[in-house]
Amino acid sequence: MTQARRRRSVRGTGERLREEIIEATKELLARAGRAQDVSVRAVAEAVGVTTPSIYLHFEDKDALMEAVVIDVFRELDEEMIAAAEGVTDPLERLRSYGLSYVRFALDHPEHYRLATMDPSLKPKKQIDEMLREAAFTHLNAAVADAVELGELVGPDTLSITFELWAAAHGVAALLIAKPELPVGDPMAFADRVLCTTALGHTMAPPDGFAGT
Amino acid sequence: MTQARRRRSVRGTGERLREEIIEATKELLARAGRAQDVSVRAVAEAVGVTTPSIYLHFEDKDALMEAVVIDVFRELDEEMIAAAEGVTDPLERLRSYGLSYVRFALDHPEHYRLATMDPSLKPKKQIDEMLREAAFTHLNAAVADAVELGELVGPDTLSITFELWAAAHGVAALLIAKPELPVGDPMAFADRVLCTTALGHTMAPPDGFAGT
DNA sequence: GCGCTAACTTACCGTCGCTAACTTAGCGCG
DNA sequence: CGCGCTAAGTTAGCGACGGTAAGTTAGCGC
Repeated sequence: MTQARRRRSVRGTGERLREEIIEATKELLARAGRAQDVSVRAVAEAVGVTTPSIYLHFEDKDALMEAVVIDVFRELDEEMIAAAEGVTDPLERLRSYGLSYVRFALDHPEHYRLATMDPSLKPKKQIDEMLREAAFTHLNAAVADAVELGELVGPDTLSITFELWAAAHGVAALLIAKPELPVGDPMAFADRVLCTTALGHTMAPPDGFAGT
Repeated sequence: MTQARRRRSVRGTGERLREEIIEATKELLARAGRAQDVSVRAVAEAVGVTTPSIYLHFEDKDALMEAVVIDVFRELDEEMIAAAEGVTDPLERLRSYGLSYVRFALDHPEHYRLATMDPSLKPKKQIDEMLREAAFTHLNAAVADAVELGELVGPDTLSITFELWAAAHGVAALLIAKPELPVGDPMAFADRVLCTTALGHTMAPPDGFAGT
């Protein structure tokens, strides 16, 4: 009944199956909504293989999900780079980054949720390295450019980047968690929040306003 | 071995066990980190009862978690109200609300994550009603006060409230997901983001800045 | 053509969420 | 008082899950 219809990979090409497993997991995840509803058995069947074969490529289910997360971050980074391509003004670059970030989250809510909100992935360093070397680095670079041009002011570059990131993540997470919220057009809402946050950094705060 | 040590509740007091179950679930959740690692069997053992007894009070595990979420929101609301007690200036009220919101999230990360980021709770209306009738309503009222006094400006009150909520949620979610992030003191970071967002609403945006 | 091992499979374990069917304690009522 | 009714549990067990041990097979090296 559930016989594997897949032909055995030729000698050196075990990696091929690994990628197919990740892809199938992402697809099932998009349909199921949460990782716990994607069973290793279902993934195995989707790629035409028996369950234990999954464990030849991933230590356990969490490791499989971690691989999915890394793939999702790679995809997110690609889209952010594509969105900011040709945009030279630092503030406009930041806007492009932020909007494409939120759009990605809304387009792939289950993937974004797994990647940024799932507690499964606590002490996984790979992921943080991934983040630091990709999307985050680009964001931080754009902030640094804007600071250098005097378009943004703040205590230090990194702080501004974190704050912008928090704003973008807040919008994404809120819209994913409560899609029925009457915010009007989600992307317009995102734009307002991002611009408000950036606007708050185009001048020094009045004395006694922000916590010191 | 695993014999129930609990005495049967007297006739009308089945509700008592229900509350104990919720409390035990919250405790186990705080330790385990994620809902899928809290088994119904473990909850049952924690309250000194056999597994099927749980299902006398909750339709299934998701319903149990939903009850936990409602309890968490109730707790959050209590703390926010307590934090803003005696603060009369609308902007300072908002600040108190926001900071206590973030502090609650950081104090009970697993509870906050379940309540605001878990996909289990999609079509549950009770929760949204809960939110609308408690914390959110208070937040929105404070924003309305600030708008009326001219301390905040914006397209409409509700939009500002959503934006502030997104900012607070962004900070909370980011700090929970990446506690090792070098943001310095977390609450100071939260204060900066919240104040920046509010600051961005203390004046009308320059033409062509925010998306229209 | 033959051994070695990569790339699987079959068979199975303990645990999970959940249910059916039975038991028992205590209140209402004659 | 005692007896039936039902709330508040229990015991037993199903199917699906994550994961493992041990066997099988295909193809490259020699």
